[in-house]
Amino acid sequence: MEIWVYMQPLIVLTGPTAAGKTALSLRLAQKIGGEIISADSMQVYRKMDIGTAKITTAEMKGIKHHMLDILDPADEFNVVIFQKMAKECICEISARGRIPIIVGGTGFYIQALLYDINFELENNGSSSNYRKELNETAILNGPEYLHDLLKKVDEEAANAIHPNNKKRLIRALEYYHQNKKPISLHNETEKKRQSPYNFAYFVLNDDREKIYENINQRVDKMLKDGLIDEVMTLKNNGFTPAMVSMQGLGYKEIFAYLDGKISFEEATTLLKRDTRRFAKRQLTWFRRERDVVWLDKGDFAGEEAMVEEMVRVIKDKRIIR
RNA sequence: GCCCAGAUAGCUCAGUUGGUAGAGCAACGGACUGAAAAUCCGUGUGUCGCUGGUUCGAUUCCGGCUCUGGGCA
Repeated sequence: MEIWVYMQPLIVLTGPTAAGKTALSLRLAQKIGGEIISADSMQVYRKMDIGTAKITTAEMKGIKHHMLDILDPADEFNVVIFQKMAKECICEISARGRIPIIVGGTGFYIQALLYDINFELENNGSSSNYRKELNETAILNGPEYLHDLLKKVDEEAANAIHPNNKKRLIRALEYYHQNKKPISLHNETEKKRQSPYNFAYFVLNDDREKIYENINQRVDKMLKDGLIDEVMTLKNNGFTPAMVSMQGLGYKEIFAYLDGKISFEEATTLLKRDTRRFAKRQLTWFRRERDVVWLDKGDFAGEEAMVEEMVRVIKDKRIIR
């Protein structure tokens, strides 16, 4: 006797920045009747188009896109919000009989969604005060102090987090503060989760040199297309470098230039370098993810061949017929 | 043609009174579970231009050659 557990189909297409995800995703969506859910921590913001390399409505070719332009640059956004909203998109798309395709470069978001990681929202109090407090004590006493604090309540997490990593120390302490149990325990159980989806996880990759070349060219194009004006407008509208949205690549560097902290040349060099490093970090993340199907551009004659391979894998996994 | 300077990491250069070498930038590897385009950690990746000589031993000293700057004709 066969037991059938229905699992919602889900396709993931990711890869380092500037590898060509957007173009490929359109073809795939066309081929399998899909809709695209963006998994990108910056493209959710309105008025941030050039610097995030956001797809334009014309380029969408009628394919429905979700999770783009849904927030104001002053709004808060994080994995948990992403996870919740993206889940709703999946349900909605599936209900319409279409295939949800997650496309974007934010690996952490993809993981949270794909494995339905539980971030323990039961005790969700306003934690910003506690965070602020920790931030201030860190400034006063140095990050070592936070590390010692964490050691007292969660030695395992303290061992895993470097004393200099203030952000993660604060989160670990905050977690303990909210849930009265160590985050290390929580992480361990969440790590073992199985995905509730019937999924295929594709990582588009290319020679490192080519990716870097694309990045350099893309940055030059962004500048030509008016990145400076875009950031200037944001600045004039009262958005500040302290906002999460303004810490995105392209925004933080140009902001520094507009504030007279660095020269234009320095800004472009930094932006290119930071973007290259970002691509490298993305690859590090994807390398350790389980169940990924790597698509190396060099192994295919062209985009059409890649789409064919993706469809083959998708059918093979019985995600679609 | 002659004279001078240089040739060392991917780049710019430092250095070794002879015991196979660093520094900045770039690069590479890794971590990550409510900021993730964020945050943090780790790593020199090199026939010291080529070729002879002296020497126990040469990237270092000497000769020749090649190349690159600059100068003189």
